[in-house]
Amino acid sequence: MPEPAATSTGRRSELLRIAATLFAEKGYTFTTVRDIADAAGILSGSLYHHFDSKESMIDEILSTFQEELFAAYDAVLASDADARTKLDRVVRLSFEAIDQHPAEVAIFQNEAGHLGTFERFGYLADRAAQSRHVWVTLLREGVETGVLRADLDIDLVYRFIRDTVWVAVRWYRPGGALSHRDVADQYLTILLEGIAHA
Amino acid sequence: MPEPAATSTGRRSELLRIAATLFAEKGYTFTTVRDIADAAGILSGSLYHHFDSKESMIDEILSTFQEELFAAYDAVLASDADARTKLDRVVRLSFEAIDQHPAEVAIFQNEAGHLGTFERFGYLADRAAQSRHVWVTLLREGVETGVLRADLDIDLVYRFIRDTVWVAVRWYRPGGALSHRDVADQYLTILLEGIAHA
DNA sequence: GTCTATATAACGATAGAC
DNA sequence: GTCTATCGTTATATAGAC
Repeated sequence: MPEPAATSTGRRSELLRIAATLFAEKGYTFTTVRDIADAAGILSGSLYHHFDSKESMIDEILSTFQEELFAAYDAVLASDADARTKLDRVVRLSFEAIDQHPAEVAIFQNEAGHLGTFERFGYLADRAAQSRHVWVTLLREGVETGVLRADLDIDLVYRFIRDTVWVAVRWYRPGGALSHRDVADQYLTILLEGIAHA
Repeated sequence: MPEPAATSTGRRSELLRIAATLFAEKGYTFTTVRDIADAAGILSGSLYHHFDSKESMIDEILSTFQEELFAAYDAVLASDADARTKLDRVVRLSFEAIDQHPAEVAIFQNEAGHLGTFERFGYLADRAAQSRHVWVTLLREGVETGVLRADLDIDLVYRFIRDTVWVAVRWYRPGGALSHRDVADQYLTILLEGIAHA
């Protein structure tokens, strides 16, 4: 019987880490429970001592990651910095998440689309709405306080920022030549000032 | 036996259109040959009169689309306009492709990653290199002629442009409130001038 | 906590009648 | 060009021994 996340989290989280790496590399559907068991050095049937199903594994991977991510978002939103500073922090926070949890971000990017069609993963849509609220609030505040230009469609800007930040997980490699801070620096420059010569 | 693309393209391309819509909506692996056959009003076995395999279907969908897209890219590159104008045209061309071939773009975005691991789809990597060449050439030319700022990493800018343009297929809806020209306008403004108040 | 063995279901694909 | 019928494979998941 699967343990509640309290006891023996060592083995449990190790198996989830292995599964997350495989889900990110090969995709959820192309990763079999045998693949996960092989990578863990056990047989496929033994996995069901720890988890109800393969679906439970990706569920726990995504919900755990999102809980952590949105707690960090909330902390930034709750701070009393100005809009541009908070926008800066949220962007940096996102690239930091890609750096520290690349598998989880990749899984979310690749699988959230169709997982969202199942009731069990309804929280993904809730989180998406929550994410939109974070960005749109900051963008509106920026326009109102005059630090951001007012002639752009806020919702369209939000989608561009969101997509461009998270899609970076496709090419960003932790420990590579570019740190997540380098990427955030360049991205914020492009986003705020543009690539045209002033 | 499957027909070479010469004769009776009516039925063949209709079946491919049906398959492309399903591949885009549900994902390639989540679309069964029975799904495709059902949508076409025939039985699954009958599909194999037209195509060797399910893989052949996505292969033909992707290769046909890319051939058309890159022919359009080449035409822009071959023109004698300045770098900024060509950059403008390539961006608009891409959003137009999303508008006119949303299923094909979505399939490429969602499936190219793992399909690329098979020999049969090696041309996807070739096209990716070709795409990079198009953008990087224009960006370099823009920096050299002084219309683009010189303090950014060209390769990083390329990836941001590429990703942000194509990922728009996730939310853009042909026939919706925003036309592909509206989206291109706003995107080019953000990309070139930034969202900060001047 | 892991292994052995297997149930059950769904999938891609095939052969031949019509 | 489509249908009938089904094969062979692979996947998730289960039951019980150890």
